[in-house]
Amino acid sequence: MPEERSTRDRVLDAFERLLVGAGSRAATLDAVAADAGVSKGGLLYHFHSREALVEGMVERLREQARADVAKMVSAPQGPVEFYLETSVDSGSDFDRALIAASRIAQENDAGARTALADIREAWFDVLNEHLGDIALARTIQLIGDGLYFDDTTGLAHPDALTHVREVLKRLP
Amino acid sequence: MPEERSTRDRVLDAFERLLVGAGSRAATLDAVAADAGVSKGGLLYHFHSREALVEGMVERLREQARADVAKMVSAPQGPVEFYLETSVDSGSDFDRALIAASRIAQENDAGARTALADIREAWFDVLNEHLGDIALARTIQLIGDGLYFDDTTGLAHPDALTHVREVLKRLP
DNA sequence: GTCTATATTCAGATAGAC
DNA sequence: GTCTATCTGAATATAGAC
Repeated sequence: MPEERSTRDRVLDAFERLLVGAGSRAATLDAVAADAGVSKGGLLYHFHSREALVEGMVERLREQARADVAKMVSAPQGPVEFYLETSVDSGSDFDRALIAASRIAQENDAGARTALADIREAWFDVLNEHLGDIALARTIQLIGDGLYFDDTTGLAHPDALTHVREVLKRLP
Repeated sequence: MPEERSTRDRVLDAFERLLVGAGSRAATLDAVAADAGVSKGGLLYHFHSREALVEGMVERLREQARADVAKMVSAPQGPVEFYLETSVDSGSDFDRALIAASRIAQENDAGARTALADIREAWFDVLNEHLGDIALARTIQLIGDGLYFDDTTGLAHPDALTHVREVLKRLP
């Protein structure tokens, strides 16, 4: 049977949920604790400061990213389709962690920014190796970023992915 | 001779600079006032609350957007190239306003979110009318969003725009 | 229109009981 | 490991002098 989610993980989940849903200003220790169903004291036992909370989140994101890249490499539908599909918010834990980290990165946090840069580089390497075409790999990564940005800003268009597939098919 | 920038405008400029450079959490009334070279009391004379500051910013953004769309329609290099070029952070006032508004939109602010949706719709209409190709127009808009997202998250790649141009040239 | 001073509320963090 | 109580400083906002 699967283990109960630890308090530590539930706190990180809540932090990410608040970052994604309402932004960093709203992700206060009070709000995170309430959302995680723990007291502020309980939260601060696991993370001694807000900074530590961010660090814990980034660390967990790096682990999730390792698993994602592994799945991308051996995806049955191929890395490109796998990458595009997962750029449209799938609501997965990894997606949430990614969006949450980008919120923190926008605040000039070096840890979050470096982690995101590393993850993007890993994705690009897989795309580039599979396609053998730097320009196309980069363009596909940009399209993924666009899909992702639109989702996270509430600007997503329902047909976006279909349209992208159609345009990519036209390429020689 | 050009008029002096009003205090009101300098306050909005400072608010945007802080939102873009350090995020909403850092864009406190204190910080905005200091950056604008005015006292907090002086700031609050022009904007009675933080909310009013956001509203003022969004209102100004809409005006800037009207001018941008007009330029896009009649750009000598064509709307597509104009759109892609200006999706890479050009450091213009309009860019800054756009990025600042997206920071606020991420906090679930209806005003900022609606304004951005309206502006994106206007851009799409110009692309679609020019190209006569919904899928391609949408894909180009996504690429623009990707360029823009990368810039604003500090993840921009220097050759990105060159690579995109190269791929677009391959399309029939 | 802009300032200083101040009130109020809230976020981050500590101490210590259980 | 989790709680309550509490301290400190910061953020938003008001009042009133200039």
